[in-house]
Amino acid sequence: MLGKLDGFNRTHHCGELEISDINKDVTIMGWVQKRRDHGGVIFIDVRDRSGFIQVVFNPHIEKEAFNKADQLRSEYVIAVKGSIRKRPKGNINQELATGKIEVEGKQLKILDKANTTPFLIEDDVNPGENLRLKYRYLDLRRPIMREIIKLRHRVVKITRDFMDDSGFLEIETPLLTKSTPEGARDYLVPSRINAGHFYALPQSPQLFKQLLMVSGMERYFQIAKCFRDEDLRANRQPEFTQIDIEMSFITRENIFELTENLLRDIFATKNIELPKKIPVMTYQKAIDQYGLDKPDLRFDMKLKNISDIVKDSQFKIFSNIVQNDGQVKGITVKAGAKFSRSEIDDLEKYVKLYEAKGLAWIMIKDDKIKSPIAKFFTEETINKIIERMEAKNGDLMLFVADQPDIVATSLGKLRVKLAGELDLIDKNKYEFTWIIDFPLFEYKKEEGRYVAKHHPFTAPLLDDVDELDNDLDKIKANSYDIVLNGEELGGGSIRISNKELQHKIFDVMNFTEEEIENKFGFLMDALQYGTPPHGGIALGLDRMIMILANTDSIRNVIAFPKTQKATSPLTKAPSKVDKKQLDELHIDLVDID
RNA sequence: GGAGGUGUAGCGAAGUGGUUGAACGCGCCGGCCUGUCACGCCGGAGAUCGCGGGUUCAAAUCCCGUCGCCUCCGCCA
Repeated sequence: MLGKLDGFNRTHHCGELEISDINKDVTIMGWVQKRRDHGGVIFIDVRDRSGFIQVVFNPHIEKEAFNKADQLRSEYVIAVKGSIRKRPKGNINQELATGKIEVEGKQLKILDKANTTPFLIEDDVNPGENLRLKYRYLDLRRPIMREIIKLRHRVVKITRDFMDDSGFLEIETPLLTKSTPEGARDYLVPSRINAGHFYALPQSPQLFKQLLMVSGMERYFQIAKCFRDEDLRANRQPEFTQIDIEMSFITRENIFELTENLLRDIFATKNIELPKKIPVMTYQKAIDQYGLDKPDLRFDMKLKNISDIVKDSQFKIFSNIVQNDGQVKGITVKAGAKFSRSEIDDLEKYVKLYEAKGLAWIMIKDDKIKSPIAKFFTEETINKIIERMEAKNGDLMLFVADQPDIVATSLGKLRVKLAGELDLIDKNKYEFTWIIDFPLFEYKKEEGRYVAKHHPFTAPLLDDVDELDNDLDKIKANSYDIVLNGEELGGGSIRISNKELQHKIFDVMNFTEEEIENKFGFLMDALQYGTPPHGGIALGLDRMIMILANTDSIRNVIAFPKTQKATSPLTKAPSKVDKKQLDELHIDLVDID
């Protein structure tokens, strides 16, 4: 009768039983976490989604159940009838949530047997990630993974409740849609019915949510799957989830307020409090002081510009770079004078990853200057540098001289790396900030044209459209990112709600009339029929869960993630398909080795 | 496309040319055990050392190639 529940009706979940349930008759169901067989008495930890509880089988209580318990092995699925009782004195386990009580097992039913699992179903095992992904259904049995999945559910539920309370409609948008020319590489889906034509999976529901504003839906949100065919990282998967929001008749500040209130509810799940108002920082300030547009504000070590001090120095590397539109900036590592030469060499290797050509350094050790470059500077210059860098005895100053973007990125990344290694980051701190006033465009050398830094539907911050005929580098966008502890949680913008302006933006990005029509004709059409001012934001759900769950891999917060090569060890996707399928899709494969 | 790391029983992991018939821990199998909860005790099974070449009297160990996984650069409006 394997697998039949006859006579057994689950009454309680294992982890929810407590002292007040003593003397109750209960029926629990779950997996055998552990069998401890003492010959005369057998202990079974039974685990379900809620946690686990110890069941005792004693031959003097129920001989038959005891005998059956002898057959149990790890991960067998069982149903147990019994009664809750207090554990005998001296046998209380304070470590466990259910450690004061136990189930006296009276009837046992084996619902399914299990092979020995490839790894133990425990939190403190460390199987290779490939194995975990291949047997993901077992990996998810581990409490640590189960709790992340539950956390993710709670966050989504909080979001839906909050958005509903705030007057938003949850509206689904197509997954089979049109390839967009800007942005990431699209995942394409061939059309059987339309030979040679392709759908694309959405990189985001961007245009649909704007069209919904034109539709008069006023407030839209969606827990939206997004797809980007780019290389993977520890925090990047080809398919990921955004909390996607769009509102009409609002300003940037309305979106800030709404987002902050939503985040306040979400972060409360982990007892993390948001400030009354999240501070705002300009993009320029973030780059100047932190080098990155997602500054980690939990520690100081700001970037300092010494270009003016070294501009006319004898150190040609510095002075030449400054005189050729470059700059020299540095960070001061408190107590960094303990760094060895080879450790500094490693730091130099690190900044070189970001195209810096070198890492200059000045150390103040035992009140003496130690530095390979000090000989090029007068004492006065050195003192000015020390003053600017706010360095003290025992500190280490590190400098990069290069074009401003390279200086910013390399020092910005170095700052974060050093803070981590020197343990400067208070793990209990949560520093939120809005970043505003991004550039509207950035110049792409490879393409020889300007592209939108956020996306091409972002409204510029300008008084006059004619400014778009001037210096494009200077134009700011009405866009914003929300940053937490150096991670970008999300970003959005006020959108263009005017056809002429939208057209002008496409123009300056070098789109031809024909391209505009082909790629965005439907948007341009829609903008002619009465478009409300609107804007929105998208929050990265996966990254938010990573922070809340305190894990450093996005794969840990997705039930069935993919490997770095975008494959699934579980399903073996992607895979080859039959010739017949390809024929129907009008697809010929070119030779691939 | 590139750089680095890694791959040894089911899992974790030691071993960098020959006393290693490849350690150790967990798990697994058998036996004993009435209060364990990292149960304990006794016994046992289990390894193409990722794969393919090569060097050598001798390779897990050195060399070349290749594959998987991880981290990073590029890429990610």
